[in-house]
Amino acid sequence: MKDLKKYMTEGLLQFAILLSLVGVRVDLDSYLPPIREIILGTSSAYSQIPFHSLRDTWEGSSLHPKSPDLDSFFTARRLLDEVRALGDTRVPRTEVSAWLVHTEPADAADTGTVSALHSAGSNEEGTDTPSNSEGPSQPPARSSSLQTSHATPSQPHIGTGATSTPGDYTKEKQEDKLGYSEESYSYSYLHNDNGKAGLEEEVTQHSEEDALSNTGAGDSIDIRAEIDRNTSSLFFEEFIQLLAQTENALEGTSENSFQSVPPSSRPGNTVGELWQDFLSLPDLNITLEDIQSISNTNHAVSTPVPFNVHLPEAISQNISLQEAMFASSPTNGSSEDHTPENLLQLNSSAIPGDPLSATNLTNLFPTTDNNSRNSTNQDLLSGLDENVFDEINLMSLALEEGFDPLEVSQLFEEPDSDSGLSLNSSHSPTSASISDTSSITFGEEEGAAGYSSDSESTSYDGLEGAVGGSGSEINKFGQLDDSNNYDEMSLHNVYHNHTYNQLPTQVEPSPEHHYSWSMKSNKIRSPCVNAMDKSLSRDERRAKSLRIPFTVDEIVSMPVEMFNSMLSKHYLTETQVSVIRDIRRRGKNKVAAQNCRKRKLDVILNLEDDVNQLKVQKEKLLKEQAQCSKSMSHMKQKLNDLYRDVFNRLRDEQGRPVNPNHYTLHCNSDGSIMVVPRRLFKSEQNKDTQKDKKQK
DNA sequence: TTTAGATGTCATGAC
DNA sequence: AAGTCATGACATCTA
Repeated sequence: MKDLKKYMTEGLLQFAILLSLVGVRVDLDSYLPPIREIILGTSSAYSQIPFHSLRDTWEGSSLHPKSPDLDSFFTARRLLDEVRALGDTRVPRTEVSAWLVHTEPADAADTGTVSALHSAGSNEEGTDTPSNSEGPSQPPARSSSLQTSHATPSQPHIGTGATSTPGDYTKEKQEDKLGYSEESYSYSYLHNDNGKAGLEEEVTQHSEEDALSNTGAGDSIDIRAEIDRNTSSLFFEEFIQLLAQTENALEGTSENSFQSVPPSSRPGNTVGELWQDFLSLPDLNITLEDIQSISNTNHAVSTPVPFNVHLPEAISQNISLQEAMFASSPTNGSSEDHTPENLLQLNSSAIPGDPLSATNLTNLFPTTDNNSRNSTNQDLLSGLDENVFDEINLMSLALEEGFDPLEVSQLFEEPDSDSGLSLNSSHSPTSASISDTSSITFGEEEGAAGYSSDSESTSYDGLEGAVGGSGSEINKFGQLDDSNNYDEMSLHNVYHNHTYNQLPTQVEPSPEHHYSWSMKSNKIRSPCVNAMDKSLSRDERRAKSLRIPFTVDEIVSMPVEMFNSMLSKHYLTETQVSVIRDIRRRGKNKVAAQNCRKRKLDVILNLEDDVNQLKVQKEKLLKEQAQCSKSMSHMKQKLNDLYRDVFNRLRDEQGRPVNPNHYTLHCNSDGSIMVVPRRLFKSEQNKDTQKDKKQK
């Protein structure tokens, strides 16, 4: 595999070097796969190989969806296909196809835009010519000069080295000096890759002033380039806007080259026919009504002024490109499978305004997907699992009408599936999480040990997975195209991306593919997230998913009698009743827990308040104690002073001072005060204490 | 990356 | 006995 990639990459580099020697700028970044893929190779996880279609084949029947051998199996199969593809000449055919689309006769080189129509007509007529061509060496027989590189700058990548003379290149460079070269070459890269971001970038580069500032032939070329760019895209509104802009620009240049083009130089193509061809583009047929409605109101489109005559010419280039793709494809009757039924089957459940509706869903597909899907008819459809369409329909239903994802998952669950992986596991690495939808359990089925948070993520992700599943189904289309019609798919990839000399497997992981797919995923997932409001609780999501006709608040706050009568009146499944009871129980308990915590918090706050109050009281008591102690000491001091003063005044019988150490003052019960010797006082005190002890 | 707080949920006991 | 409440314990989420 690495050798193969190395071979192709080196070949591409050599080709780029060759072109650079000629003077053609080549942007290899758009053609080379990511470095990681070059180094590590394309993992089977990224390979767009349908698992469904392979499981039932002799090759894939033995492989379980979870089998680790699946990776090697896909890898081996892809390698085999790529080796087979080496012997195919589809890559040179691709070059020739693109070459014919954008080439013009030598006599029309001056008029520029006429060549586009001519090439378109030749492609519509000669259909098989590209596929029958032998490679880049063939085109010079048809075209003696390259069309101006501005309209289809991809030509230098293809045929300059083989056909254009230095004079041609000089001519290109001279015209580039008018202000086209860089933008045109960048457009070449963008146009080839058909990337949205590239288109936007290019649109910004090409402002209205550019279109107005250019004059003469430059106007025609630039305008045509504008139209061509936009018609090559999927954004018709931008196309209409640019159409009006270019019309305004043309009104200022009355004698532009467009008007000078004789109608006879457009062989067999009228405006109406070209419009029909344009409207028949697979990319645009979904919005056919829109286009027609717009075209009725858009003067620039409906009125047959000379400028409008050139609009289909520019369009015809892309038509021719598309037709060349179809024509070069080995299958026939592409229009048969391109019936509205097929697309209708895809979008039967689409609802206007829904991101997954018909238009958007179809727009999510790259052009090649549509082409390949349309052109592969029975082989593709036979290999396509019919459930794919049902899945998308049901998933859309689940999104729009709150369809039970459980039921959806059950519907999707294959009888032989042990984990529900059978449906989604083959789509992409993300299918592992998506497939969990089949294991959704509610209520009592959550298990005693399983915390509901697990089931929550399962349930909610289940819805997301449902949408992701649909997105994977979209991817599955590409995968089916890849496997059942691998050659065609590779061919269309080459056509669409203009990634010449590049294997399909190298084309697929290109940044544009990643980008487009990431955009698809975003487009798919975002409405899901919006639909399932993340603010909803788990029970609310459950109730919504099970289409329980009551709100969670009603279920929880409803009185018991009313609750029981409600359960009996409404026809509810056991699952619904179980979920409703769980919702009520959890809701009650939730409120109880909240109240409990609130009470606990209140208790804690009250205790804290008590502690604070006690602290304050303690401080107060301490202050009071200190005050008492202070007053007590003060009283003692006063008593001592009084005692000393009394003894200083006392005299015994001989008139001598009384010694305070031998006598003491004793206060009787009647208030009389006696001077008593301390010995007697102590003996009386001892007697009193002994009496008290005896009494006690 | 860690951590504390908030929240939901379950189990259990009491009413 | 069923329903509800209260609460501890645990898991998860979030800032």
